[in-house]
Amino acid sequence: MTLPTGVPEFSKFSSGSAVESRIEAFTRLSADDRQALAALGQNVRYVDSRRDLISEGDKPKYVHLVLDGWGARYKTLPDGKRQIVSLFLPGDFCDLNVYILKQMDHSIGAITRLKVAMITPDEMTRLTHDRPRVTQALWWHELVTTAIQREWTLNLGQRTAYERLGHLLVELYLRLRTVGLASNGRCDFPLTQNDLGEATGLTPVHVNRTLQELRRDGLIELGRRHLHIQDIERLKSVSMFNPNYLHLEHEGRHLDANS
Amino acid sequence: MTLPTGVPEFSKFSSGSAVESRIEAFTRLSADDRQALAALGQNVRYVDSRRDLISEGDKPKYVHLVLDGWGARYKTLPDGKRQIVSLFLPGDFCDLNVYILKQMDHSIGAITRLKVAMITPDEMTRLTHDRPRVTQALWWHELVTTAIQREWTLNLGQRTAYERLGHLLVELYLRLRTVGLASNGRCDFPLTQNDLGEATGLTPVHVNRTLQELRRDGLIELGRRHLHIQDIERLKSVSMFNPNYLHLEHEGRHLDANS
DNA sequence: CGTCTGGTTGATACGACTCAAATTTGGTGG
DNA sequence: CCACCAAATTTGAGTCGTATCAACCAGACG
Repeated sequence: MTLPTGVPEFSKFSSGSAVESRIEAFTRLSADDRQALAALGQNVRYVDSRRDLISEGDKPKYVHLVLDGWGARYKTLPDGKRQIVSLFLPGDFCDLNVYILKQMDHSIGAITRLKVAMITPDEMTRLTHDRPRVTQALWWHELVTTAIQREWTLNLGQRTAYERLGHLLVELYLRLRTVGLASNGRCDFPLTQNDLGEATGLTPVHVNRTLQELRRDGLIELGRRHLHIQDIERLKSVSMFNPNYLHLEHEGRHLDANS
Repeated sequence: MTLPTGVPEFSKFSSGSAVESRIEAFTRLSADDRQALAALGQNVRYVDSRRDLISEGDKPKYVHLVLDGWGARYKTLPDGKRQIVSLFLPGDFCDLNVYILKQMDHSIGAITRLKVAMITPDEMTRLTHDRPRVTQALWWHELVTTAIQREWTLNLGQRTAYERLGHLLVELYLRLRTVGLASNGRCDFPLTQNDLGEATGLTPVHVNRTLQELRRDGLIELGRRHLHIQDIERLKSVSMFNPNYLHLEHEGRHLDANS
């Protein structure tokens, strides 16, 4: 079986090589490395939109790798409040080695229909043993993922609604761009205003009003599952976006934050 | 040089074995494992209270291990706002493998005077090569750290000021207890109300008022750098504290959340 | 004993929430 | 192609939690 090339459901962007793109944001891969990565796509699973891939309390058995679609990690409080704590885009791995833990402390749900590879502990062991460059890249991925989590903490703790939403949109755009799913300020954008609220700690009503402000200020167009960032430099500026936490400055690639 | 046993500055609790305690929360160690851990204490550094151990923009060269004292990871916004994104207690490692990254995207500062071990990439490589049990424990530590980061995201996004502070106090108490620095609801507590504000995304004034509420409700005593949780079960309950994210249920240890 | 840091109090302002309803969009089947 | 329905978005009015600003106080320290 070769690297999956599934056709995205509502996109003109190809995500067939998202995994490679993601890893190559950090390092160049050899043919063998690519081979090893492709081999991870053996055990594929599909999850329908708005269904869970894995739920809080479950025993994690695999490392997951998103081949296509968007997912969300979320936690639920006894009083019913939900917080999306992170978003998964094509090419994203869930935590390496999760299977060490006895049970999941959160759930992972599908925003769109999801195509994920399930990687066994054995496969992970083999990979880290045989392919040091890929292993280093996975480490980089892991460090970036936790850096994003920290930035979200900052986002929720210190930014206003306006800044928070602007920041999130820029982050998602840049992340999509590194896997070839965005360009020219445009990308598919399947999150509802309710999702945005759960990710930013705002009510859907307030998300709505704040998005209108961002539109009114000529920063974005957002609707019909599509985002257009009209002036990314200004959006970065008003949301105090500093791309350093994405650690994209490796191997001289992705140095240009524009376009 | 043996495992450091430094005497804490204002504590009756010993933190000499915090590192072992932390690791043994996950797994039992062999004599060789202990030896290997102790050997990490070769390169020790002290950082005065309120000074930085490492700053945003620096090139990370070492993995840090907190031997004594409290530290904080924080991020600063261009408008001057600060957010503490995580706290380091004795026995905590900073991110394994950080030195892969080109530069720090945040700073680490000392709350109290800090005693830290600086672990070189070589040492890390040797450790993970020679001591698989320790390596697994470090992985567990890494996964727990990011789980805590997610819980903070939830905390900031969905809990009220009252719940947020209560939750943070319970978390810190439990974390201190697993390294032998807390018992009977009591622990040293060097955070100022300003620190608490920066960790919870609240203003110091509101922290002050909210702490008064927690006191008034008979949940805590807090002052003179000392915390006493009077009714931990009730505090857990009102702050919707679910200890699952600390993943302490290994090897049958630390099952009892009381005392 | 004065200085400084951290803690406390009061008055006022505002950002975000709540609740409720209307409107638009997208998908489905007749 | 249109009628229908559910989901998502939008609007309005009123409230509340937390921020802001400005003092004041207490204990630690030199």
